[in-house]
Amino acid sequence: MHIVLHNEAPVSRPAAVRCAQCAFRELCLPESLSDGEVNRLEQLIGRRRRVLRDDVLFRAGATGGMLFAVRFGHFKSVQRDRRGVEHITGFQMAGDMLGIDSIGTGQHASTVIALEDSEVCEISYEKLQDLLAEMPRLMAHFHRILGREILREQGVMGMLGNIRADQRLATFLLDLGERYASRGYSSRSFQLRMSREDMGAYLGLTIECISRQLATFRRHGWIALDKRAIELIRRDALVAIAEGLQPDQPHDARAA
Amino acid sequence: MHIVLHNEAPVSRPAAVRCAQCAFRELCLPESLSDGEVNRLEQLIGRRRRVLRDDVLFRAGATGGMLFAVRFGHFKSVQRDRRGVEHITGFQMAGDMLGIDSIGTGQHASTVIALEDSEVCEISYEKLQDLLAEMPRLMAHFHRILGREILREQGVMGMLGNIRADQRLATFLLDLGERYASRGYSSRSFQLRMSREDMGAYLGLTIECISRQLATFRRHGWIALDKRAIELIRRDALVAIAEGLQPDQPHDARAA
DNA sequence: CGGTCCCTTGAATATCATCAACGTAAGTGG
DNA sequence: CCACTTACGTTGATGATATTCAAGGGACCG
Repeated sequence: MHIVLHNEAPVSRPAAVRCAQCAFRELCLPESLSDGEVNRLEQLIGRRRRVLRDDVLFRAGATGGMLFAVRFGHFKSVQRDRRGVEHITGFQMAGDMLGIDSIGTGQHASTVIALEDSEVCEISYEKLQDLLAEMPRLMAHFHRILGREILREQGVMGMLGNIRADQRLATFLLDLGERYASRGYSSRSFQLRMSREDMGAYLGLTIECISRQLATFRRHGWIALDKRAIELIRRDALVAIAEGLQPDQPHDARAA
Repeated sequence: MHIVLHNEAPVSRPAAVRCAQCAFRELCLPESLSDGEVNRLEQLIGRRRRVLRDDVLFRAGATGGMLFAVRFGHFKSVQRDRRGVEHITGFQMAGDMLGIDSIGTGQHASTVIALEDSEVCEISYEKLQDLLAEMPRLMAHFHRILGREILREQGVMGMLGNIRADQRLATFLLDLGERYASRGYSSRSFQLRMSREDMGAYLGLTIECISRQLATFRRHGWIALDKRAIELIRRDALVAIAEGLQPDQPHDARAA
């Protein structure tokens, strides 16, 4: 029962494929829905939407009400503070949900931009509500999605709170790996879909700092890096760094 | 229609008072519920629960499933990372909801501790679900609460991301003031219910840094401070600091 | 009175941001 | 194919900023 997927951008699937056959079904649908229930949900799902690299899926301040499930590709969610500095609140990949930040206010709080050519399913929150009322398991699942998002953000808050640049970066890389693993990709070797600048805007660091930390990781042999292709060679070391167990130098840096 | 409340800990209200008369109704209930609907919700609400200062309302890892609405008092939500460092994910006051971080997993993600003698209403998420399915407006309201929490955490992430200690602290103080204002208290003058250490654990700063920044704010006359009583004297200056418009010295610090 | 908790302040250090220069790869147009 | 440009990334030098370590003050309590 292993999902076999390629790490490269999947080829476009025929439009006739629907939720029941979708490779990401377990990510965006509750496992416990009957076929009939899945059918009803499918009728709510609007068109697929292709989003090209650097295109905006929706913009902060725009009227919300639409939810999106990522079918393939990668996105970043960007918020701009008062003085124009951009912060990235998250990176989304296949199976992740977009647009839930508009539920409270009816307006999107962040601008979502595709990091590569991508595709999403579109669903109206208003119509979804009716279905949630009829299908308790779907409602519970929807709440789990919202709860997961709250937990994810709490984790990011903890990461940004206190720790050094190397810890943030190690945490970020390990987290990315785990997310790929849960989608059937390799957790050890993958492409960084975002620029160094994006990583910095997410981790609260400058681009130079990101670059230096990556260089340090590579110098120690924790990772291999070629442009945006990364391999986590020594996960144990990254975990140790992430936990702050080591200042920076494990054995050679000062002795050299 | 102004809510008049004291900034000191309110006296205990008789147990017979229910949601319909609750001073915080508009915070925890949708405005649009009929009396009958409010009645049905009230029947779900379990006992009130008093929580004394420093007592634990619930602990990270404990089985979730219970939601809490703060009636009066203040709480902090604490998460402990791998190496034992505590991060505070939020401070909750009257009308705020606690326990929603257990919705996704069934387990609480944070430990919630009372900062002073407090009281909460208790409601079972499982029972609430049944009602949500029957009452669309209640469901929409519940989603708004979850959405607000997501937005709040995004704001904190932005704050922790990039900015200097003085900006974080100014943002924090202004936010506290706004929250009191929305509850009918003064936004200008209030008690800090948490220790300097707690503020640091929330803002990602050390206790010494908090102390120094507060001293700087006071030296410049932005705030008045006596132990935990604070007055925001020059809100405009704090806003400017929060937005990063000034490095630190407005007119006198270097000239002196 | 002695002790604890919370807070403040000072001095030294570590860490990250900033400024600046340079490198590399991809694309454009001749 | 070769300048030229642009976007992205790397590296070094310097300085700002927060942490760490250390000491002490003040309130509260037994």
